[in-house]
Amino acid sequence: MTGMANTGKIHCDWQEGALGSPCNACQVRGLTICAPLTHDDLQHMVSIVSERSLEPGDTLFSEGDPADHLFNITAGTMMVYRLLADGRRQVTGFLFPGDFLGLGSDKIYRYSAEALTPATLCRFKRPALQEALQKFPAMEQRLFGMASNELAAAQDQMVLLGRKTAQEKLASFLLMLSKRAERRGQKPTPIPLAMNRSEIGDYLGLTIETTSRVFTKMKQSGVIALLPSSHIDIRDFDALEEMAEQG
Amino acid sequence: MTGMANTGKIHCDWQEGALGSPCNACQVRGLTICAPLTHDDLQHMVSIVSERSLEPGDTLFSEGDPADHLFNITAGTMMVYRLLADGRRQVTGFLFPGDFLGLGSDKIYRYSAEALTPATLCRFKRPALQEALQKFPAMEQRLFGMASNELAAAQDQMVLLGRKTAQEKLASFLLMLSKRAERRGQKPTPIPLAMNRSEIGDYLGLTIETTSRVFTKMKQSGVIALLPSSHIDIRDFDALEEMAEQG
DNA sequence: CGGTAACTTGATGTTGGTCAACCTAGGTGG
DNA sequence: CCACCTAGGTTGACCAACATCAAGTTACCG
Repeated sequence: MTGMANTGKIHCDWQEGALGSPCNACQVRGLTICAPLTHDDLQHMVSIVSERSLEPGDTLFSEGDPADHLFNITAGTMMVYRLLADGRRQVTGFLFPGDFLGLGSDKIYRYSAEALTPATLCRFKRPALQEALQKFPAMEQRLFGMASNELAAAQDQMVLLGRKTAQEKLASFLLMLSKRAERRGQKPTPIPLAMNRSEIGDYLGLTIETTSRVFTKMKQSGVIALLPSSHIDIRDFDALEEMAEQG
Repeated sequence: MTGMANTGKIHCDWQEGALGSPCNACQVRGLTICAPLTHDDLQHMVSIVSERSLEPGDTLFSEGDPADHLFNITAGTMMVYRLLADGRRQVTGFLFPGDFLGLGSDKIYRYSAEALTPATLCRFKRPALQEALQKFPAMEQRLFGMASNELAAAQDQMVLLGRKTAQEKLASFLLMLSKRAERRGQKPTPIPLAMNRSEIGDYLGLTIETTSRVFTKMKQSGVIALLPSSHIDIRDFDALEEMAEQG
């Protein structure tokens, strides 16, 4: 369910890179496709990039839109999802700073992308990026590596969706968030939860109620604690890993 | 469930390409990463490839093995899967001639690969292929395109696993097989089913019994017919598409 | 200090899982 | 060539996990 009306105020505020675009000052470059670029290479990127900010709930693009652009997230949390004809939703991923957005699309986007928090992203026109990839083989390799990681993550998610119980799903999810936060240089706990129960449920193949009940049970067993403003504190990593029943 | 003992007779019969390797005569080149190569380029591929045949049930590699090689399937059907600690299995894909095998692996394979039918494949050492990809940018682009498709397919599968009913799952599965057969130049029906109920169930996140029941119901409703030697005849594509409830 | 959206909790329902028996087809050996 | 054996498949009875439906409750925000 949870079709989730898109109020999408598209106050188009793309900024040409040339203006103030500070690729050199980019705080998350080490996480993005730009990681392997030299100072000089970056000048070229500045010339083909534009920036955008999104507010929570803003839709970046929708399933079926022409896929003219590719993105790199520089701040905030995004969600990508697909809808069935009757409105059932499957969230196929949550994206964080550094993550690349737009892979797996051909002429049109095959999924929708929406901001969960205030977010900023770098936008590249497809042909311009293609050209840059030719120019900078290291960036191409970097992107290929990121695509490979995404493929591996997708397989993990298939195992989760197809074969794990509700409790195993939520445990795996929380550990994944924690590990990804760590990879971005943050602490593994507490985890700021940018997504609500409905979005988590639609990611894990559960209903909102089941998701809530499993949270409650984990809280009661002392494995996690729910802190104010949607932060989750992992109190017992070992127990959580046990619960996740990783392959 | 269905741990599926690997009897794996590994009668190591890799053949160096130089010997008889007929890349020029390759029947499925148009489907593989070699599709965009010229006659001359192929000579280089011949020098880095080796071939292998597998019998049904043979394991090509297992989760955790060092990922030294990448593969392109030239004949037969392969299955890739992951296991949870307690033996639950998730089949993450079925692979057919032309399909590339080994993406999403880093130092070690993150899944196991097994032949469902007699199969043959081309094997490339990772560094040699890497080098060839540099040499032939068209092949690199081709591979990137294949990886993108795989990512899109993985997202489809997440929708299926997370949000579809048993009937919708099986309908989607049969249509997928039919479309892929067609893309390989075969007829869309009847479909030769290389996989058994257990493997289908583990792909769709169902048990063998549920899978069988849904087959029976579809047969009774006249949408499909079960032909001898595990062939499925799709009698009503429209009804099947209706059942699949595509997004 | 309301008002609302998100979340939680409880009662009940349904889909698909589990357990168990049985059937069928293909392969083997007598 | 046929009887048997076995793996795969089907079917039935029952069960459990999760979904659904329906109230509450909490927390954030103007």
